[in-house]
Amino acid sequence: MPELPEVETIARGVNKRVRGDRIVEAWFGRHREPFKTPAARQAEGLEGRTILAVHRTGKHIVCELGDPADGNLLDESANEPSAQWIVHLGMTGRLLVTTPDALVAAHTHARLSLISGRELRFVDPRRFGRLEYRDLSRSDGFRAPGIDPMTVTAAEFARLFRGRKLAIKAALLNQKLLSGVGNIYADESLFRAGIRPRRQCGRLTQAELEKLRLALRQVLKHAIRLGGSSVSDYMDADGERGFFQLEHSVYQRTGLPCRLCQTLIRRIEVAGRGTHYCPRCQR
DNA sequence: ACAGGCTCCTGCAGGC
DNA sequence: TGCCTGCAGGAGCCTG
Repeated sequence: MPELPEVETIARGVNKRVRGDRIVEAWFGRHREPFKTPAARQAEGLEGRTILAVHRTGKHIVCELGDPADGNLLDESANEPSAQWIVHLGMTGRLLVTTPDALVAAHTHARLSLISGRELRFVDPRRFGRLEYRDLSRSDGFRAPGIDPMTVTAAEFARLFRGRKLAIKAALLNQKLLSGVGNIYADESLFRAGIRPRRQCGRLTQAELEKLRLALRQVLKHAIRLGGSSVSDYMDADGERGFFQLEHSVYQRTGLPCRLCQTLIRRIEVAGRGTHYCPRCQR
């Protein structure tokens, strides 16, 4: 499932391919709309706009769009974004850059035809993903609800968890606190920091919190590096292959020996999520 | 206010 | 072999 490292990788890959391109036509699927903005309004807003840049914010992919009126491709730097297309991949969402004749995958909900002849497609079998269009003359630019875990400072990090009773794992998953951490990297960072997922977050020591902040950043950075190496496979054709080659320490390794101490990895449920940890390495 | 639980949705694994 | 059940989970919404 796409979390921060996957979203970052996809955003970079899409940015590289469609930056400076222009949306000629936008098509949206007819069945029950999983979108935040009605499909017709998205299509109307998107058509004619230049894609200035694509980047990640939290778990969201944000496409910065230029005004159709002065969409001069050579004058790209002069364009200030006047709209945004925001993509949340949910569990199973994919954003693909293809040629128009490429086979249309099942559950393709949006197709943007670009002036270069390419297509930007949104595919999402489980429909947990969300698409949103923002006209920046009418509303503010998109902001993630929480702090980015890649840049959060020690003081900010400590403040997020102070005085709270919920389990640290649940807190890590709360996007209003940190934006971008999902189930995999919550488990992996807690392992690396040596902290049990059920610990009350308000009771963690300053030292533990700092260890967790650094562990989280290391795990995410490492995953981005791996994701980056497989981005072309991912974007170009057969979907996710190569994308899950991450060297998980605990995630979905229930019953397998811990890579550090050989103790068997345990699986419990925290905040309704499958949670994996090493009973010896994590206290 | 805050925390926990339910819900959406489809594909896949496991059991009989 | 084939069908059925249950589980996976991000995040919005509801409830206590």
